[in-house]
Amino acid sequence: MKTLSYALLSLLARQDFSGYEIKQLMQAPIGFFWRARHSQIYPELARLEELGYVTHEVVEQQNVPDKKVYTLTAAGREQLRQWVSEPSEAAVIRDEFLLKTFSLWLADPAAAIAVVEDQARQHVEQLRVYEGIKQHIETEGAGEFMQPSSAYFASYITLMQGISYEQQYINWCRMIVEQLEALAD
Amino acid sequence: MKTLSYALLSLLARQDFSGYEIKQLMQAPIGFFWRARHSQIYPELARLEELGYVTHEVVEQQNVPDKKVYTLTAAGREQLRQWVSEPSEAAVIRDEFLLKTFSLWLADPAAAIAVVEDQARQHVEQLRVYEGIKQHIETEGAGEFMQPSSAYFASYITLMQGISYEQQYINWCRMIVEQLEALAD
DNA sequence: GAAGACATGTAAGAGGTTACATGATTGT
DNA sequence: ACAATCATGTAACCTCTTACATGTCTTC
Repeated sequence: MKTLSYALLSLLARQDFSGYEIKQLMQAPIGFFWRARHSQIYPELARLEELGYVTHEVVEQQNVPDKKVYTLTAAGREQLRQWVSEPSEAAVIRDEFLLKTFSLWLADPAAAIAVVEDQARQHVEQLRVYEGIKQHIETEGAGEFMQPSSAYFASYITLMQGISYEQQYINWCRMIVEQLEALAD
Repeated sequence: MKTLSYALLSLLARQDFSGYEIKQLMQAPIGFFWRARHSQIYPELARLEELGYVTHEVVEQQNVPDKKVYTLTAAGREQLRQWVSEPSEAAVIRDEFLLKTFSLWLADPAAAIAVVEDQARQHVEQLRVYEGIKQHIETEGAGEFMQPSSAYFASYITLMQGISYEQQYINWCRMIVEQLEALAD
């Protein structure tokens, strides 16, 4: 089973979704640490159904096309639970911008400052998005997000990593800009 | 030009290397933010040579096979310099472990603590490796690593992101373990 | 009338990993 | 004897992205 499968199961463990809804979730909330396009999602849902980890039923709608709503089976839930309990290898970072900072000595100082500030700006934006979701979880999952058996807890700690990561990245960018400004004179 | 090409050029901008040496560097120093196998590296070096960004000469050796040592051309250096000066889209994180924490509410507390502690351990190890390289740069590039036009400077700031990232990751893991231990009772 | 959301699919292509392939030397 | 290092390459496979494909309804 590939990682994408577990991404889909992890959403369906929370509630039923159509392929289209999952596609949207894979862009934003989950998409922050695992993205996928609809061209990957639709075939993968069909495959998970063949394996018996999900089932679907067609829901008819008015004015919009019918949709297939997928439900996690007991087998799917168990498969996900087991995968979560197994250790993972630490992820290898794959960040094009870090490759650029590795060659930043070749750029002229003004250009260097510009690209670093641009990157910082993007991470500030992302941080704001996370902060918004944090507010949402703290409100909606009020009494639950502190209980380890609640999905809100899991969403919350995952989100905290996003926030913490972005803050760290922004601080690092600012440190570089400071050094470039101080040392370029 | 794909990102891998720039990874190779960024190494050759520092000094000449054979394909085999680049392969090793792509595992460790650069490999921390952009990895590649030799099956990608050898054809890509050939392609860069066709494009005129690198040249190679065969160096004969005793007891070990001959090697092709690659050198960056002026055109290659200019191509790299321009790429560095262009803004990049913020990288999308792709971390299987974050996907697991997103479903951590399904695992029993003991298993949850175990997987998080295992992940923390791996990041502590990685941090130690980075700290070692940091010492190395501070010694070898003593007077240079503070100058933006020096390759040591670029190596240093990139490495600082690695260190900062690992520290942040470890703190986050420890926070989760604390919460799981406190709340599981 | 055009653009965009809803909804699901397939096909082609790029990028990346694993495996296949060869061969000498050095260390256990 | 066996594994590991040095050294370079190709082939098969998997994953992921981009593009092709279709059709209705609502909003500008």
